[in-house]
Amino acid sequence: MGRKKLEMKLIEDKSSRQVTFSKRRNGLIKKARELSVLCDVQIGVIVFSNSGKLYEFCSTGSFAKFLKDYQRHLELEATSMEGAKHKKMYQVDYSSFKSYAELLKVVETQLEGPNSKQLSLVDILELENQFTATLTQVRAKKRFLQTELMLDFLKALKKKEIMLKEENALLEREVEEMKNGVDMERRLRNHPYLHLVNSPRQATLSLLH
Amino acid sequence: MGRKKLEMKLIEDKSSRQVTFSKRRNGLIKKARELSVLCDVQIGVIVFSNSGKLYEFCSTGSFAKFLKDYQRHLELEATSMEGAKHKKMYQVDYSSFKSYAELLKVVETQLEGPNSKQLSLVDILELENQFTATLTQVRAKKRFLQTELMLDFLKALKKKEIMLKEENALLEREVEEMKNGVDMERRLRNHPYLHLVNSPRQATLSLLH
DNA sequence: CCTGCTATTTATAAGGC
DNA sequence: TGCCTTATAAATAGCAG
Repeated sequence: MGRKKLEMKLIEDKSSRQVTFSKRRNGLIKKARELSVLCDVQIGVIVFSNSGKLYEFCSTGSFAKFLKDYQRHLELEATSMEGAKHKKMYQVDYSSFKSYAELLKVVETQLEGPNSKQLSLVDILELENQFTATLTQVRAKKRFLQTELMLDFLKALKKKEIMLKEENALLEREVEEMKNGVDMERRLRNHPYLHLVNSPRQATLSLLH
Repeated sequence: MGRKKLEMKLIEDKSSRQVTFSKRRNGLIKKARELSVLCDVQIGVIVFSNSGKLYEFCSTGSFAKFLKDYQRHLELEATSMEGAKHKKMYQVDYSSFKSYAELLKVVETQLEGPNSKQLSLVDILELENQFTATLTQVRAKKRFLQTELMLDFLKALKKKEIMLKEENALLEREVEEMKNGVDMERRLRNHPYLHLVNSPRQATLSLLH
C-alpha cells in the first residue's frame, strides 16, 4: 500500500527504513488501539528498535495492569488443565506469582520513595519467603522430571536388551545351521545387520554401542 | 476500510464484533510481522479476549527470548537514568518476572504434554537458575534495607544524644543559677520538660527511654 | 528526522455459503 | 467459525520541502 509494492525483506536503505519504521510503528499501535476499542479486548504491544528505543502500547493504559490480567489468564489456563494425578502434586503454584509481581512493585516503589522503610523491609522478607517456597517447588519438579527421564532411559535399555536377546537367538540358530554344513559365506553377506562384521559375538557388541 | 466507515466504539452486534475481532487480530499480527521484517526490530504482541482466549505474536519466535531482550533494554534504560548511587546496585530485576511466567507456562505445558521430556528438564533447570538469581537479588535488597534501617536508627540515636547534651547544658546552667540563690522551686515548676521530676539527673534518664 | 502530499496497495465491512 | 467476493476505507511508499 504505497507507490510501489514492497518486498517482505529488510529495507536496505537506512533512511527509508527509518521512515517506514516510524510510519508503520504508529500504524501498528493505532490498529492495536482500534481493535481494543472495537472489540473490547486487552492488547499489549512492545516494539523496540535495535538502536535501543522502546515503544509500547497497552489497552489498559498501564502495562502492569495488563500483565496482571495476563497472569490471571495463565493461572486459569493452568487450573483448567489440571486433572492428572501426580502432575498436580508437582504443579508450580501460579497464584503466588501474582503476589511476587505485586510485592516487587510495592517494594520497588517504597525503596525509591522517601518514606516507610519498615513496611518495605516486611515486604522484602515476605518476598524472600515466597521465592524460597517456589524455588522448593521448582526443585521438586526438577527431581520429578529427572526421575522420569531416568525411568524412560531404563525402559529404553530394557527394550534394547530384549532386542539383543532376540538377535542372539537368531544368530545362534544360524550358527547351529552352519554346523550342519550350510554355506556360511552367503548367509553372512545377505544378513540384514551384519554386512561388515565377521562373527555373531561382535555383531552383538556393535548393537550395544 | 470496508463497505462502510466504522465508528471507533464498541461494536454492539456480538456476531459482527466477533468477525471483526478475528479479522483485525490477524491483520494486527500480520502488520507486526511485516514491521519486524522490514525494519529488523523486535516486536511482541499479546491479545486476549475477555472470553479468555490468548493470542500472541513475537518476532523472535520465542516469547522468552523476546522478554530477555526487553529485560536487557530495561536494564540499559535503568543504567542510563541512574544518578542515585546505591539504588542501582540493589535494584530488583523486574523484567525477568515476565520470563518466569513464560518459562513456567512452557514448563507446565511440557510437563502435561506427552513429549520432549528433555526440553522440559532444560527449562526447569533454567527456571531454577533464574529463581536462584532473583532470590540472590532479593536478599541483597533485604540486606540493603536492613542496613539502611540500622543507619537510620543510629542517626536517630545521634540526634537524641545531641538533644540530651543540649538539655544537660541547659540544666547545668540552671543548677549554676540555683547556686547563685535564684528561686529553684518556681523554676522547676515552669520547666518545659520537668514537671514531674525532681532533679536534673533523673530528667536526663527519662529522655533515654 | 519530521511533515505533507498522492498514487497505490492493503485491509476490511458487509454479505453470502 | 472460516472462507469467498466486492466495494470502500485506510495505510503507506516514494518524494518534496
